[in-house]
Amino acid sequence: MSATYSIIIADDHAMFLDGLTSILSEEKSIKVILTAKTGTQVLKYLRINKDEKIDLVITDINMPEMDGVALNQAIKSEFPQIKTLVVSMLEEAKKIKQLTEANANGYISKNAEKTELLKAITNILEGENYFSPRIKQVLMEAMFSEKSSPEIALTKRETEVLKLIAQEFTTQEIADQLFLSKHTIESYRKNLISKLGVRNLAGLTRYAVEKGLLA
Amino acid sequence: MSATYSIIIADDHAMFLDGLTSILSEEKSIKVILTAKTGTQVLKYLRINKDEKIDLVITDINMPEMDGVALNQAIKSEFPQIKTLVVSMLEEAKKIKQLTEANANGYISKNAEKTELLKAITNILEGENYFSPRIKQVLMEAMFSEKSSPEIALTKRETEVLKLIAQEFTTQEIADQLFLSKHTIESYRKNLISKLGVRNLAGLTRYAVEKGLLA
DNA sequence: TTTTATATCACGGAAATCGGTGATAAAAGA
DNA sequence: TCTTTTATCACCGATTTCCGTGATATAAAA
Repeated sequence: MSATYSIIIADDHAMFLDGLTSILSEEKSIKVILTAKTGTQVLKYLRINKDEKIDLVITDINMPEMDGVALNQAIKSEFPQIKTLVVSMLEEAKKIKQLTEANANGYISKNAEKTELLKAITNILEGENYFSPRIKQVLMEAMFSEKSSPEIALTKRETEVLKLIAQEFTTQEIADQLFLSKHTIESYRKNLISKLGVRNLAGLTRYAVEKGLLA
Repeated sequence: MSATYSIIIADDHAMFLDGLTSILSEEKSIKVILTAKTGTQVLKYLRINKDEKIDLVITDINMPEMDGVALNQAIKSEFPQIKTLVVSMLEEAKKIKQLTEANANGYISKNAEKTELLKAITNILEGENYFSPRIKQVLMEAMFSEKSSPEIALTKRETEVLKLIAQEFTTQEIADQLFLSKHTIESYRKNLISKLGVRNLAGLTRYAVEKGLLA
């Protein structure tokens, strides 16, 4: 790297933010312009300082208000010249896929070493993309196993019923709560079982928990 | 701070480790002696270098091999003069309680600002303990709601059966797998339901998922 | 050693779930 | 407009769960 690059960092964990800033402050060619805890803060800054040349935005995925995926999409549509690097603890195939589709320029894990971080930044600033081997692997696996999980879409009612089922209510109780016939709830239960490819109440409950329907 | 303090940092996320090290390297009075990704590495080092004066161990909770709680217990029993500071993303009351019981000298969140981190370290090195306000609050809440969760202890068999139940196996199938009578499994199922204070299979499954029995 | 906890097995009946196979009306989408 | 999806309701039989009330033997703890 010869020129000086201006970058922005977004992460809702202050200590990580400070740490990352501290690491990058050791690099003479990098100047950290802004650190933010949410995606909206970053966007706000970019919109106000339209004339400032920002080279790279480093962002986490999990953030309040606007997460990393949304931030990426916004940046790429409003400021397509700005590069983005995602640094996250998550290795969920879905998120990674969303980010590649949003044209993020790189993705590394928070498990990555400092050297890999710098390598990723350097590559991206020089115009290449950088996805760590681990992330590439996750993406590959997701591609091949995609057929097995074709994004099951539940209707509002189905979701509502599933939630109650997972909360230990019986069919009759759910019927009473929703002012529906017991038979209707039974139908939903059966549909849910076949739709979600599970065997019984346990499977339904696990699905509900995993999808965060009970939080 | 006047003297120079020697500290060790343990966290399985390399980037956080680097970041923290970088932050602390700015402090002249602090010397980072070792960074490690597991508790066992730290213990190994301490045992080999018994004569070296280590003032503080900063540790995460979630780490492979030996987690922060176990590390704390080990340090406090083998090297009681070494202070410990836990820096974690977790705010689980149970973990925090375990750590206070293990005589950890401080606990702050990874959401904490750099200033709070330094304040915590300073306080601890000067002989005081430091628990962030947020953590204190979580602890308080845990105290008052303690009665509701009096640490249910499951036996090996119960855990085994619960796991299978939550994995959608029927009573008969579990009996076959474990070479037990169907009646035996029914007994376990009933015991589990009353022991865990749930109503049915859904409750059992949720408990299993929340306790991480299925991972 | 006495008590308690654990692991195992048994019966019976009520209640709930599971699986299949329907129907109807309204809403949404093509 | 025609088709598909969604939401609702119904019957039936088999299976499973749920609940109570037991027993026995062994291991652990007091």
